[in-house]
Amino acid sequence: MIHEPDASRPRPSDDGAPAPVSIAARAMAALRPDGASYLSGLNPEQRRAVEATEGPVLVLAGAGTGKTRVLTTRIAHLIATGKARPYDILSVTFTNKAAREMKHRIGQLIGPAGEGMPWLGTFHAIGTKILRRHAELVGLKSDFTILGTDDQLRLMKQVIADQNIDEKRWPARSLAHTIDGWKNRGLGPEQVPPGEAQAFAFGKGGQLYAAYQARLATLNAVDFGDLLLLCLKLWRDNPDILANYQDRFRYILVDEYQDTNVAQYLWLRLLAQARKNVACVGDDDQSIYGWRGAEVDNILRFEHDFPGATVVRLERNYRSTGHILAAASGLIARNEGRLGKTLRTEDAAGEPVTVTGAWDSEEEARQIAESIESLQRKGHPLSEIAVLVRISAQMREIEDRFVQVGLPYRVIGGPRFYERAEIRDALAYLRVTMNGADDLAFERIFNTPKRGLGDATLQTLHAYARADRIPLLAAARKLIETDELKPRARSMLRGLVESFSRWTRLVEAKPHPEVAQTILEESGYTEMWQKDRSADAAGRLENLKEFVRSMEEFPDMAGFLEHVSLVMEASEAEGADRVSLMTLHAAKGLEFDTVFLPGWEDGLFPNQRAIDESGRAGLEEERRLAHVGLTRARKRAKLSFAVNRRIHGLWSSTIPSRFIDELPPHAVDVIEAPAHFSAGASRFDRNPAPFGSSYGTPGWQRAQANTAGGFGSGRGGGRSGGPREIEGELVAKSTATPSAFSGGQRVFHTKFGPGTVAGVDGNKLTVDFDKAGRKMVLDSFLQPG
DNA sequence: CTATGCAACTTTTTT
DNA sequence: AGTTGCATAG
Repeated sequence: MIHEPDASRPRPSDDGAPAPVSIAARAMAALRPDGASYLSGLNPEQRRAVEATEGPVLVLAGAGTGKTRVLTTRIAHLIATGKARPYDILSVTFTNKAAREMKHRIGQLIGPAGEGMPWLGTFHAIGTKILRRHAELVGLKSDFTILGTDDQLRLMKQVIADQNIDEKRWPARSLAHTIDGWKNRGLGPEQVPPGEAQAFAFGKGGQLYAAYQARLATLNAVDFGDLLLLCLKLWRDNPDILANYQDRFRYILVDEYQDTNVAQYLWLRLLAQARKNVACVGDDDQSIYGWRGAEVDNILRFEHDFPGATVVRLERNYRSTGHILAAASGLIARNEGRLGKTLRTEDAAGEPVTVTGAWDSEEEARQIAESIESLQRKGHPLSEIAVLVRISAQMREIEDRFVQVGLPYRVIGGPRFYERAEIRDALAYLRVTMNGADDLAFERIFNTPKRGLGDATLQTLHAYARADRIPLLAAARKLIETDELKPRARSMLRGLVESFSRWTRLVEAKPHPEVAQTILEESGYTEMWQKDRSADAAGRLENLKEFVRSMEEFPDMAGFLEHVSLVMEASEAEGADRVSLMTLHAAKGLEFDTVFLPGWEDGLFPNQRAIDESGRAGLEEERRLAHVGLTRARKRAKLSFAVNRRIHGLWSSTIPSRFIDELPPHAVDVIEAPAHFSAGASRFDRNPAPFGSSYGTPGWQRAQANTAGGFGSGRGGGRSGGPREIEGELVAKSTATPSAFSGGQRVFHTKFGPGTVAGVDGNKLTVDFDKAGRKMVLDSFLQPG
């Protein structure tokens, strides 16, 4: 989990450049600054980006143009030429994964010399490091705790309750969001514009923010946002310290610059101000995190902020075929407000991007599964196939289908390991053991597993703690000596308090994984899950095992806890050949031979909510998301849409995504799936407007001309012979056999329920459903009712 | 204090 | 639809 990414995982390799040379050659290169071999594999633009070491540099690196390679080579170059030693370079990324990948690749380039780069890491990891050194100056102790989202929320609830605000009208979640927003913009409680501070609960927003920060300080804790915000405060209040860091970081490199928020931007600008040796690498066309505070403006404004900046465009793509690139470029060209890049490749055009329609999302899932099986039969490894969805809700149906036909798959993303309840609980036990003053952790496991301690006991505890200004655990210790509690609660609480004392002593005596194991067993926590009959209990126990095992990689318990909140990740089963299933957001930075992109329907993708909330900016971000999706594919990109989809449990008709119409026709093949809406009366005839524009595209006309195509519906891939036969059979069936139903007849549809047949056209019926309204359905989905 | 049932809520996700 | 949080009854 905390070690290297496993080899089976799709490699986030961002470049298609030549393979690394031998170790010896690399070592030699590190010794010879001139004509260094690490430079020889670069194309001219890449080389320019690497060699422009002095002054501000902006590298606009399109998808698949060797972004990471430029970054790592640049670091190697700085070190090899003697311009900087590893610890002179500040190199920031957004994710731990990216940081790890960079470390790994620098190691490959220059050997162990690069391994000791102390200032390579995420914004938050580096922020933490800096804050621990100067904690007192921002009102903390250097062993401050970093709160995760759920602790943050619990604290927020307390703050809201303290102010006598109805938490139902003003949910903690929403306050957390508001405060996060301020922090993302680099605003401390005093800096929030007065107008905005009125935002929450009758103008109490600013007040609540201040109260929340005060609570954090009392707990000697920070949240993620503080890791950056407090650095800013530190530097602003202590110019000498800022000057020290400005001097220390001779060269600054930033990955994924398009994802920086205002706080990160200010953070960087403060550091870069003196030397101005700052190189930012990013792609405005891949900015997809605007909704969580990322400012595309940061990248668009770079030349303005750093006058005289060198701008290098990397446009030579080493990943995708011509057609895929053409589709992606054509699409993204519709966006305004971009710096403008045109990806090009020297590779062949390859297969056109395909667009397939399906009757409903279930059929879409079936088509994808069949298509994958067909690729599999041709020897295509499953690990090189990905299905990228817009929202995670789309995954369920696809998973269902995969399970049915026995396609091995894995979901990437989802709840992070350290966010899982059982891990948070286990961590809470350890936190209290190590630090009896960690009230949030104590409160979390106070009655987990159930030990008959409820709200009443907790309130009494809180009262005690507040009166004496002591932590909850200490308050509990006093409380059990009084007779304020009922005997039952008192003895349970005594048991818990004594356990913690025992466990704390154990830490000195035994290796930390063993201590953790003991705590989980003696507390009854393991037992709680063993008794649990629910489906995921086994998985949770498994996670707990993994949790204990992972501790071995740290020198001691304290070291483990220190890093865990920032760095912990889910462990993946290794080695297996599986299809990857994930959201488009999770796919950034990955690449696959074949990429399926289902759900290209207006409302879903582009997502209606994104448009409602952010208007044209929202639409453009959706378009960038589409661009990211397409550019994940090396050889094949397969788009699809469904004409009917269940949204929030209700079936609704959908229309193909406007993005489909925006694709350049010459790069796209439209594959008309089964005969549902190809011939005769279809719902499009009655309602042609939404889809109308597509009729004009050559691809669509081609599709109409040959009702041929892809992947039949029906069978779970049992039939051999490939798509064509299945499809032929289907077409024959659908045109030849007259329908067994007639007008007025009562029927039952598996999805729409009971209804009355209103019209018949071959095997296609118009049915007035009792609940779902008038729909056009295939008779094969109907039973006489 | 716990178990049960009902209501509300559903974009995307890192640290 | 499906979960998840909350209120009520036990």
